[in-house]
Amino acid sequence: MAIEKTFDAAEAEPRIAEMWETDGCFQAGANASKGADSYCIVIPPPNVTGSLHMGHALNNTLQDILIRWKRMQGFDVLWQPGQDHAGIATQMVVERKLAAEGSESRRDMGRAKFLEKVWAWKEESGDTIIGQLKRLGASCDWSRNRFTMDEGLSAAVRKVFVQLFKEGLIYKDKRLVNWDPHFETAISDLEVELVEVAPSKSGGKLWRFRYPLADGVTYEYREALSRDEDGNVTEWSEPETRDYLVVATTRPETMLGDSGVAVHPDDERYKDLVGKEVLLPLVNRRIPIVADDYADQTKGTGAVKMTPAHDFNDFQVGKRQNLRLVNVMTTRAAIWLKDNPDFLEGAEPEADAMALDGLDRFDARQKVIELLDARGLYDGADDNPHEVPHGDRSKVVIEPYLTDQWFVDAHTLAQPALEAVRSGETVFAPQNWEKTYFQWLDNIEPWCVSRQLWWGHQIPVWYGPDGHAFCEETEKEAQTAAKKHYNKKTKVPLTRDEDVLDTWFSSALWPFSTLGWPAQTPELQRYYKTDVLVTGFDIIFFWVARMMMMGKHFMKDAKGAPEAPFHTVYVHALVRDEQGKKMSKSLGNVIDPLELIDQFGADAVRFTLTSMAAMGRDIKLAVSRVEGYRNFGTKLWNAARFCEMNGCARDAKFDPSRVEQSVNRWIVGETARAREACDAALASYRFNDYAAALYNHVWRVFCDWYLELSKPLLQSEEDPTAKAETQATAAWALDQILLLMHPVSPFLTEELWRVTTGEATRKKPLVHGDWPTYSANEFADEDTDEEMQWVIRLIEEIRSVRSEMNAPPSAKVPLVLVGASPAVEARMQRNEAQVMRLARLESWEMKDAAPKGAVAVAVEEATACLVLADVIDVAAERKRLEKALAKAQKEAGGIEKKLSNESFLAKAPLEVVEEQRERLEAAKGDIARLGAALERLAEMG
RNA sequence: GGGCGCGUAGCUCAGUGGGAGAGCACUACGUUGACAUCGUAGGGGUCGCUGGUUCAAUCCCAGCCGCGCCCACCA
Repeated sequence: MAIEKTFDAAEAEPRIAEMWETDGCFQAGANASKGADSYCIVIPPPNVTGSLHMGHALNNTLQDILIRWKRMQGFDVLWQPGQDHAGIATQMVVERKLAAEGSESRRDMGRAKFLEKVWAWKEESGDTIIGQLKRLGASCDWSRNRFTMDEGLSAAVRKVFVQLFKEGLIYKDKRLVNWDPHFETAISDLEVELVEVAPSKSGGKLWRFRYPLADGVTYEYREALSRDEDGNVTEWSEPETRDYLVVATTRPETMLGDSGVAVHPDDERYKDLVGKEVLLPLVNRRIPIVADDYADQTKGTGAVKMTPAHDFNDFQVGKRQNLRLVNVMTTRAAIWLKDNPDFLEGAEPEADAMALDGLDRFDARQKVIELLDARGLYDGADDNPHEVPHGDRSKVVIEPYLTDQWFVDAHTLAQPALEAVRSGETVFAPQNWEKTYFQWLDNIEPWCVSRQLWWGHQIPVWYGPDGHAFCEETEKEAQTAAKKHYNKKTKVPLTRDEDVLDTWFSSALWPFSTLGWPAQTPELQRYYKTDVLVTGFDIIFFWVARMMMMGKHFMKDAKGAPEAPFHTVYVHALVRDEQGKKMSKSLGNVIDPLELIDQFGADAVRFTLTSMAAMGRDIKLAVSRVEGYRNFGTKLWNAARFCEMNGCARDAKFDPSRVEQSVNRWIVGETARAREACDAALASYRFNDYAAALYNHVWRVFCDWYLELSKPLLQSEEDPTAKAETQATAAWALDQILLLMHPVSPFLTEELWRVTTGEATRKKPLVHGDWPTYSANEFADEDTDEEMQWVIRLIEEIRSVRSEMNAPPSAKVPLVLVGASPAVEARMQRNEAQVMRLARLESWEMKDAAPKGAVAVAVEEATACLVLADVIDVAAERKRLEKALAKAQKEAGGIEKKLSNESFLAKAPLEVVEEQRERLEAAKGDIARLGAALERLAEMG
């Protein structure tokens, strides 16, 4: 079968993908050797309605490399795929879609109908990402695909929730949470991102207000003008009689919910005011002045207004100081005063204040400043740029908000998860991420897992008429529990908790829920604990840490000890644009991996990402790199064509350890070295080293040298034995390349595997090829390596000289070797056809002296003299020789200096000293030969 | 404020206690029917700065300068 002129990725990739799939090549255990160990990776589940971006492309390429590598090695491999329901993100997308279609809103249609719409959207778009992963070549066991809202995984969620509830590790609590006023739901700390706010009319400032003291109280106010090193005041300002306190705030509108003012107990300025009260402006509520360490004398005015219902710190202070919680906002962060009992109690709000009701918080902020200003209570403002929390999805300012929510006792669950990494049960690669992991888990806060959304796992809690919570996996069980609790025989009216769980709650169970848990399936027995998790560092907290917590809590090893979900967590970088910026739609710098695949083929995209996946560094992706690696694929393709044209057919009986020709012996050794390099790189997750080893071996070694050197053997009939051996060796070496390269470039290599069958047929597709195990110890030999290095060096030197002396490439020139030992002469004889062809020689001979008019180049112990033309450019040749001489002299000088240093000789390891001596000798030889050549040149005049 | 990381060729990045590397870009030249998605040759770096450890530092340590990211109470 003749190989096509070029590889048509667009045609071949879908065809090959289909072949793999219909033949079940990716199924768990496919190609497993007898009694093989398992090797399992669970995919980081992409959003079910999402589409493939560069991060996915990188993440899944790396996983696929490991999976294909292990599968070829004969492991019992499972790459478990699946998708995530992505609560907020998906609900957001569907709501947006409804709005765009002009259909009724989520609230108008109600929960059941809305969920129908989401499921419909999931059915419609859910396979998109799977198709895209397949285009990338991801060899997941697609027959085992899972979705976080599948019945099985939902059962796992319910079981985990109920068990944690019964263990007291999940509880309901009324406290401040991060509230997203856009989605009207609580979110976790992790879903909050801080955004710098520059000073403007509406934010980024510190406003000061005067709060009048109640009951006509006055005090002598003075300010610290200077302090000593310990912070003690050394100079006070003149005292001033005041009947008010000045408070500073970045959020004026929250003053409506103030229930106290805090000062530091040691603050001289306000000492006498503690226990007194101020009359809250506009609201006319009496609120206490309390002493609390939280107040910082050096910040603001030292007196800080307390709004325990709208500020996390104030909440804490309020608890300590018994301050009231006055919530003054709706779930959409509008001011809420009318019919607000907490607000109205103990207050006599002015009409102007009540007029704020219903205003958006930022409009209210302006209004409050104006109203206070009109009353002479505005005391100015300073610029105060600071970071404000925003919702990572909604991008609106997050409100600390007082609600009932469900929390997971993350602190308790974190301890075994920490221990798992501390003990080495699970290791991170690169290891420095362990520190990040420890730091977060060591300081972990309760995890708010309830969401006021509709798309997700509804919380398995039912409430009785008196509000008692029954947490059971089914309503039936809840009913049973309720009957028992209320001691009733008849049906108890129960209402289910409306909320759903944080998406990451179900993701946290992923490594075992996908394997069938809570059922004790064979897959769970076989593949848990999984081998490696491949993920980006941006979800170490969101996902990795939580999987560790849940895995350690729910899973047990054979001895009954808690078992972590992974042996290794490999953390890769983020893919950024060429300038190093995060790819984002708003910046317009997104590179679509599918477009790259269309343009260059999946293998080129995969190879590019792999070659750039050095540990601990972000990937700045340039399209030119992809093009370069597409060319690399083409190069290999053409090399295969060359082999085919020269009758390099596979020979099943070929024994690489028995070849005789130098070039063949050499490539066999080089191949073994490449195999070792690939394995070493992959075993240590050094993906870029793997790619570099392949690139170098295929292009620089196999194509540039081996194929070139083999041409005289292949294209001559002089020595049929040597020719046959070379044909077999080339075919073997190419096969090895296909095997070694398959994990990163599966399509191209599978296609070449198919079309280079030769006379023997392939027993299996390449995806199930047998990964080689030979070593350089077996195949490489020192003499051959030295010989080929010499040959290559000689050819390079001659080419270099020719080029520098402007010898026309078409001209064949005679070579004279001077000063060569018999061993070197034998080398030359063994490789004369190769040297003559690649160096474009007309003839070669040994002589004792250099011929007149020849240019000389030192090649180890010999001098290669090229008789270039009748007349050579003496000046140019002198320049060239002098340059080479200077280089050699510089090197010799450096080494001599080192070798004359006695401490070097005394303290450096012997082999280092020996190496330096050898290098000096070589340099001295070069100097002598180049010097001689210069002398001859001088004789010529 | 705490933590992590990065500064090596024009660009993007590997790398190592003892001879500075790759890809791309650039320059010159194109001979041999695998390949112009190519070949051959070439130019280009005081490895951020300053000290220290060492026989030896681009590499280890400290400090500094510059840049990035993560975490952390919005007075």
